[in-house]
Amino acid sequence: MRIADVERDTGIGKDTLRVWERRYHFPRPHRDTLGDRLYPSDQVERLRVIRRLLDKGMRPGKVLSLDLSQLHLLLDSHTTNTVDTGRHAICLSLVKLLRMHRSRELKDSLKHILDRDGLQKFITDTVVPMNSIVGDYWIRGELTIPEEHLYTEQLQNVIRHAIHSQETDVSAPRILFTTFPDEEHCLGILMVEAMCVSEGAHCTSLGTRIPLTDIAKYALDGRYDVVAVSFSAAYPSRNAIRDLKQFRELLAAPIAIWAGGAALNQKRISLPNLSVLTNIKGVPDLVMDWRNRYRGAKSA
Amino acid sequence: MRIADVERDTGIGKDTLRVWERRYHFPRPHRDTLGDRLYPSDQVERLRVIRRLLDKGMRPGKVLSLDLSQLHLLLDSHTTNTVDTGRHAICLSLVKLLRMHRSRELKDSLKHILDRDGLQKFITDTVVPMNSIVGDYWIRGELTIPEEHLYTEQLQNVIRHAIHSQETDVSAPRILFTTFPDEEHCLGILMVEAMCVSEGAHCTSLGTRIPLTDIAKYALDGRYDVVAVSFSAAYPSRNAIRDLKQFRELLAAPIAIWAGGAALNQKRISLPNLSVLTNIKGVPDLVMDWRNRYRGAKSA
DNA sequence: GTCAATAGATTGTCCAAGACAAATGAACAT
DNA sequence: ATGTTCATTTGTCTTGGACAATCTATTGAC
Repeated sequence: MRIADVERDTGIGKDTLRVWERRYHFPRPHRDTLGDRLYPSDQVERLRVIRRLLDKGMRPGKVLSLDLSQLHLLLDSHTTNTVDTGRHAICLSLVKLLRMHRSRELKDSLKHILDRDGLQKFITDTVVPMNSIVGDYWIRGELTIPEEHLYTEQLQNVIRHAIHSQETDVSAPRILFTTFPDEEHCLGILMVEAMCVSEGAHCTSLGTRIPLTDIAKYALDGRYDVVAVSFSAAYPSRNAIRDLKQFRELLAAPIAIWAGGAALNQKRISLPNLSVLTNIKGVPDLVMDWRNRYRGAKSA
Repeated sequence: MRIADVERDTGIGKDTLRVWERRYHFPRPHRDTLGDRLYPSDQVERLRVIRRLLDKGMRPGKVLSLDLSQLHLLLDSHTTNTVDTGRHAICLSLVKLLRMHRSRELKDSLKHILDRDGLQKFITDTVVPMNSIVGDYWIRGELTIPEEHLYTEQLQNVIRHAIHSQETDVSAPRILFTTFPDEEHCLGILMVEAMCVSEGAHCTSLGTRIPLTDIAKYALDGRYDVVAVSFSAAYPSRNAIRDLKQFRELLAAPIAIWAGGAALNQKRISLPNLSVLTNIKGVPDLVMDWRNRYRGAKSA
């Protein structure tokens, strides 16, 4: 594997890979006849695990010297200890379907639960715990790339289907959903959109990776009331805060910003007209708050 | 703008940006107090246009010396000259909605056309021409990033909704949809999936950017009959051919490969059990062919 | 003991200039 | 038209050095 492939697969930049080699003597790629680095697959695997630990907040100096078994020991200590409720059992069985590649049954089960619970309950009680289970497996390397992607795809299908079927309500806020340029995960923002659509909000999604200036301009032009953005666990929280600050300066003050996602958990950021969501269950309240505050203002 | 931001926004690598500066004296970024490059926004804009021309097959030596007006002249000559049929007029009006940011009306119109025409006709007669119109605007820089993303999002919603509602048929092939690691556009493969679902095929999508070995392993484990991959215009066709060759060696011979997309137009690749699609209308025939060939074999 | 400031170590990103293979285009021969 | 050869173009990789931003540990004041 060439250095560019490793960069793509692990998300670790070429410069970083080279400087790690110089400083920590890992990775130690072979060389081809030209002196170019060739990474064997076991080192790439180890790099993938390291990447996940760094996302969890570990420091390179600590983890780069560890071998694979020590890394896995560390991973175990970082697994979320979820309580084993009845709900949790259902989610586990869904993840089991995923790992057995039974895509049809998985899809049908998701569909069934959605129909039974309704969109909001489906998100909060099924998707959220399932996400954390999948996240744990993923961190521990017990999920392959196709499995992880299949999960995302299936959920996208179900959620987009549901969003598409909802009706909107004129007295509700106009909300713009998107992510910042370094965030490529779409599931988080899709979940928030689903919650808001259920509240009757007028929702528009731009998908992922939009430059800050473009978001601001679009929100202003479209007279949106709120811009909602999400940050996955892979987004370094210091960057999230920096980017939110910059965005708040770019975006006209009366437009609210709603921010959420794993990168912001237990973070408190005080910026004008910014709400940080620590739990997706808080979304309906936010919409309700908005309604109470602006009902008169908008009809006037 | 720092060099890393330019890389993200234009898709041109840091090394390439530096070597262009050395060789062609463009771009010519300012420097901060440390000597780091700072790209002004007009140069980034010019780079974006250049990138699109390179995707169309132009060579750097030719285009890097041109100024913005000359670049636009070149772009005009690369616009597809579509005939102005009645169908085309409808697509134009949809794109107009997109450019006016009327997301609600756009969504409703798409929904309406889909309901009227059915999924296959919707794809071939509306989505395909709309794609080429959007592509033209995009190439010429007359579409902003949010507009382009909104387009993708809305279509995804509509198409995923439709795919989700279809039933499958046991006598049809099991098809796996995905893209190679360097291809991040999902609309193409989604369109193919839509065509196949309409034919009753058992479809599973892994989304974009899956390593070749993972695709091969997943397809084998799941006993898929076909792996379908798509290549957008941004995928250099030489790479597409190279990657397809490598993939054909990785994937067990009895599993067919269906490949398509702008990068393969007018290319002929002969590999065992590989079909290159030049037009999405050919998809139903492929499924039909498969049925005729394997009907007996599978039930036996 | 708790908190804040300071000093020191860690870490990612950028720079420069050179090198080379793979792809391309042009000139030529079949 | 089609294939072959040769020069040019072009992207990607190399090394080693540099520095700001962040994190950590120590010190000192309360």
